[in-house]
Amino acid sequence: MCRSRVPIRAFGTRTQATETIMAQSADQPKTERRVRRARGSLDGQAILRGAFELVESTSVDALSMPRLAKHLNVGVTTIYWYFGSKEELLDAMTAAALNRFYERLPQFRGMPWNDHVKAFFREFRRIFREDDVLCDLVIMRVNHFTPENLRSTWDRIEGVLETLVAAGFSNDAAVEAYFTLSVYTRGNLMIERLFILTAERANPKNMQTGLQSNPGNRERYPILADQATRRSFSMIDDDDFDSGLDTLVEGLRSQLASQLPAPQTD
Amino acid sequence: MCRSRVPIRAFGTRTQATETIMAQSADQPKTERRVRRARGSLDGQAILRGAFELVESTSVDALSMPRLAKHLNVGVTTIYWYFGSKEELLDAMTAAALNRFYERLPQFRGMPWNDHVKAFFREFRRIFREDDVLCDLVIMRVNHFTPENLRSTWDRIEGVLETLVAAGFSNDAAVEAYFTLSVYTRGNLMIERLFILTAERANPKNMQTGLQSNPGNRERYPILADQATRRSFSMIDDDDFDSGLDTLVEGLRSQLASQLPAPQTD
DNA sequence: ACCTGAACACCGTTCAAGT
DNA sequence: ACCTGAACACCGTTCAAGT
Repeated sequence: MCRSRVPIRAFGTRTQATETIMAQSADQPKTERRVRRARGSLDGQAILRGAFELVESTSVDALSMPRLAKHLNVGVTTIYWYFGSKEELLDAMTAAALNRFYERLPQFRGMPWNDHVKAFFREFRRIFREDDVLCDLVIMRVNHFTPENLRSTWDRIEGVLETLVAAGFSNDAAVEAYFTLSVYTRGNLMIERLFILTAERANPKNMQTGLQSNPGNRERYPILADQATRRSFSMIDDDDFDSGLDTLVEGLRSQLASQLPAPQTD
Repeated sequence: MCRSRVPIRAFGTRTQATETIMAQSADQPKTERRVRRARGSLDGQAILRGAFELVESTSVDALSMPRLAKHLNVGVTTIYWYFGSKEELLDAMTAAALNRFYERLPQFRGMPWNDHVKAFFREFRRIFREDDVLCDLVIMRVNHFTPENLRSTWDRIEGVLETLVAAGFSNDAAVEAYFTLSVYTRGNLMIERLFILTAERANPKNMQTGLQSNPGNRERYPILADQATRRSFSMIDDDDFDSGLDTLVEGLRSQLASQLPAPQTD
């Protein structure tokens, strides 16, 4: 399947001679079809930077190797010297995006466990909703973490777990709680993002017919129709997310209370 | 963008003369490149059936118009007479898949609200986990419902809502509860499915390095490392799902209790 | 009214070669 | 050691035509 006879340069290694060679070939005339790129004038970082530029001005879906090559003004094949496949390029982009995400995610300290957890996942969601590229790379692809990604991720998770355990949750309950909240939050993000992406693709004639359009629906679906007037059908706005988050945290609080019959006073 | 000068036959309409024409052209020799298909020997249903056959023996990802044409032994272009685009074909498949799903989803009646809700979403998840095609079409695509789909969906939702409202939830609280549970369940399914799909695509050298591999991790992540030995990192097995479901239902129970200070006795 | 092959503009990837 | 264009096998979609 993946017989890669193509030599792939390890992403981290750098050519030291880059600058001198670049100086040699500066200001060449662009009369010909394309000026041959100077050796070392490109590296994995530059490709990655170009890929992010391209993707930010269009979308992750629109990323293709020919388009990226054109954007970078290199031959398509050149990219394959640095990244063995498009998948590998996307993996590298995802790793970078995850780092960017953790830079934006604040540390939460000195808060009660329930506020900590709510603030963490609200902020988690906010960042990805604000940046489609981050969302498409990190949330919509279940990435294979690099060792660095793993450490960042574990650091953040352990931070939340500490608060939960300090509040009285067992190690087991704390881990379960974290992942339940994580699945809920990522589920919310994925559903909203997919909804937007398919809406862009679809032709507008397939309009979603609302519950209110047919008067018979008021009798057939009394509860749903009652609510349909005041909320979106997809149920993924901020209030809906918060409501679910509150329910989850309330469940955790109740489970904690029944687990600790005698309240701690220290 | 979508200038469709191609005539698209409405999917529901049928040609009555189908059978007689098929009889005419039966048993033609297959000497030539391809025997020209008899008029009316194909319809939207047959294409849809063929598409499901193909997809069930491979995967939804592997569906392409040329492949489907070959499978049906027709020219590629023929499919476009019945479906304006691949997207439209997938929409029709999704609608059929959703019906199939509702046929398999049992009705839950005469149960306490918490058992009802748990049984509903456990069964919901079980069906999609058992059938990848259903999952890829219904869960991984946020489909634009047909009117029939909408009715089936609303029927099922209203069924759950009735139980919740009968138990004392307000209309508003019932709808919030339903969608929170739905987002959690679909999130769980999407994460697991994406995980499997990307694992198939990736080359095996990117093995997930576990927490246990590095002994230093025991000190750095005491809580996480303690749990890592006894559970999967992705946290999406049956026990994890049930645990989150219990937490959600416990949160709902607690919210209901504080909303109804005086317990009902009837 | 239905079905056809040839063709178009794209895609990811590889080859055999230039410097 | 790096960068190149040409080519391959695919894809979704359209054209101009057959019957």
